[in-house]
Amino acid sequence: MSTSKKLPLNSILQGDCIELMNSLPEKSVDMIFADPPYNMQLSGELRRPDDSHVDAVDDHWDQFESFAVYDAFTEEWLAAAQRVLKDDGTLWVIGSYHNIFRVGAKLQDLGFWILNDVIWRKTNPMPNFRGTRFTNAHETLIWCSKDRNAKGMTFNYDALKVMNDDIQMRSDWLLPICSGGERLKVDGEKAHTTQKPEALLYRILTAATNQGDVVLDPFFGSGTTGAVARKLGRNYIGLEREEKYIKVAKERIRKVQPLSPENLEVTTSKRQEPRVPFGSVVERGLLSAGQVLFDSRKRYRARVRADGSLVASDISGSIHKVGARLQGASSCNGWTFWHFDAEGQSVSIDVLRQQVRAEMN
Amino acid sequence: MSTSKKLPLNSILQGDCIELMNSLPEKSVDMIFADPPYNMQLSGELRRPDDSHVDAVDDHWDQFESFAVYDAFTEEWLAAAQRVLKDDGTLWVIGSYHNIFRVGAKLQDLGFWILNDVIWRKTNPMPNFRGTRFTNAHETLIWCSKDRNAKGMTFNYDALKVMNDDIQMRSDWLLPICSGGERLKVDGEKAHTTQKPEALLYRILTAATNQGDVVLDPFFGSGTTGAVARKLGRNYIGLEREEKYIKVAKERIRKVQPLSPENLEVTTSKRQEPRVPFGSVVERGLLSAGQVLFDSRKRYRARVRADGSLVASDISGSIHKVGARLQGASSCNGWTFWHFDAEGQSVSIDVLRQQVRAEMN
DNA sequence: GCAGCCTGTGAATCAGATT
DNA sequence: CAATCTGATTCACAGGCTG
Repeated sequence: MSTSKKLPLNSILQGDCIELMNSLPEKSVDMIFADPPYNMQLSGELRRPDDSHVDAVDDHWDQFESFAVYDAFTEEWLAAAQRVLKDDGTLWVIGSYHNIFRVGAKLQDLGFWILNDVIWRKTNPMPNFRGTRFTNAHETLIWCSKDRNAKGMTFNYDALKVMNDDIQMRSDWLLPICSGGERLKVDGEKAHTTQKPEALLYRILTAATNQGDVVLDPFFGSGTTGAVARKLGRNYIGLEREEKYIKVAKERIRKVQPLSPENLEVTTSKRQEPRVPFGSVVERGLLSAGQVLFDSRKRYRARVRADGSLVASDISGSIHKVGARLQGASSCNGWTFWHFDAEGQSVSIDVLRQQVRAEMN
Repeated sequence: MSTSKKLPLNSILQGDCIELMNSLPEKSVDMIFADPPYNMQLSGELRRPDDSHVDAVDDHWDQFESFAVYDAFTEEWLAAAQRVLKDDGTLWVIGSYHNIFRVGAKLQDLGFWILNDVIWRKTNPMPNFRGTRFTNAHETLIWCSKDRNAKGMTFNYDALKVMNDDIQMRSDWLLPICSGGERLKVDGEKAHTTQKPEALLYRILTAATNQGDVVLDPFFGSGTTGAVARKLGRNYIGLEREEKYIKVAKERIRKVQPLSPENLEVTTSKRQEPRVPFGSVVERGLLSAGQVLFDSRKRYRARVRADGSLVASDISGSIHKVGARLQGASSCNGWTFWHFDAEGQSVSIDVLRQQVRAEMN
């Protein structure tokens, strides 16, 4: 092994990531963040209800002939990543259901040892326009060590805990997608179809690296990993095939102002009061389908159905909608409007919401 | 194929789930919920799929072999599940990072088509005591159809939207783990180590099945699937190897009070309402040939012809086609687009459709 | 200046029946 | 079986414009 070879710190190498990784000295990087192509298999075009066109990810780099071809590619880059990783280093991979199961299985096969899977919950995902699925509101990250017996991996437990208002950081992270001013544009068009938000990399690098560590990103794209690494005082190595992305990334990273070491303290995340849908009150059995609700003056009555909708004569819908329709109002807060009978007492359904909220904390 | 064979509805069959599934008629169940074992690598020790312990000294049973055996087991039960599933049926599988990537890859290999992956976020997960990882606060579900070209799968989109206060249901679900009174005990000890909460199955069955559907659970355990199926008016078939779990499950399900059919009615989609051709509106004299229609902002006009087609300058065709062509849109819902004049009021032609539908009942 | 309205958009495996 | 036709369908933000 030639660890004497100098690492190309804080630069972007152009070319095939597998060849490039194999040209780097083995056991030389502290962490790898990889955002490989997802191999989405889209068929037709998709339009929003207003007939506008959805700009899908149809880049040539996301096209693979078959699962077999994708798997072979995955195995190659993972093996190269394993070689270049220090024994106490870790690998992060992000993906969606299109590819993440294949990537996860393959990295287990190669001997990587999964430490956590982490869910990035998007605050503002693209909705499902045709009403045929659940909103695809998350992506999955896998965090793993080089092998089962690896020791000494960096995990800044306390920094993460502080970041999370002194509560142990969970495996589900709520973060917005990359939009607004952060989204890089070239001639008014997005510079990269799948630019990741800096907040995501901020949390990953804070959790799993230390100042001065070397972070390798084999699918560098628009350079989010490099930008955040520079900001946080980590060294990056970016690998990228496409000239146009490298150009964008270089300019982007150049503009980043590194934080001074004493300012590398973390910002606290805002915690939002969780919204409680009425359906979850029914789902959890706090009220059951068939039960009758009424308003405080008992002028209106409605029956609860299994899906959390209410029925009153020929009207059905959510607690809010039915409350509004019965009163002839344009809106209604169903939580305070509706009551149920508890041993002869009329009780607002809002107490059930508080009960659910209590369970959520 | 012997579809004449009677299904053992609402019962638990004891034995190996693969053999039992293969003994059932093919294409006979509407939905499968599977919570397969993932006991092979917990706490760092290796276990076979039958839960027997591997002594690392005499058994040259390495990690690779462990995965290979688990994969073979996974492939077998998934293939059996695919056979017994109706063409428009769906499969749900739940797992953690220990097994879900292997299961997901294998089901893709078998041709299942993923519709969503869904994250069960736990309100009250077990904290990570050693502080070396993120709190493992979620499990992953995969929802898939039998193959890529499957059609007609049940998804009660509107019911789930109501359940979620009129906002489309997302792929991340926040639900408590099974505890308290719901947790089954035998002699003061947990009856089953991985008993799933009823709220989870409630949401799954509400989303992906209809009343009277047949739900198969090949890893029945303490019978959560059966209990919720009975409550929601679905038929269940449970497969389970262990006598002790069957006993617990039977007693549990016996106590469940099924909801009455009227409370099980759920918010339905407009797509399920009978189709009314525009021609029949004209035919019945609700509109007459020669009448003029216009859009809500009165930018476009068209004339009704005797056959129910519209004419606008040089364009003619259905209400949808003419609406689309006039706007330069790729499609248009003519029912909501066009209006007619009723005593000075602009009225949507959709009210005429509703009138026809009412007459049809 | 500000509140309110309108427009644009994001890693998407996004229909089903009839001819 | 393929092409055609009917007609159902969106949430959270950011940014710009209007009154």
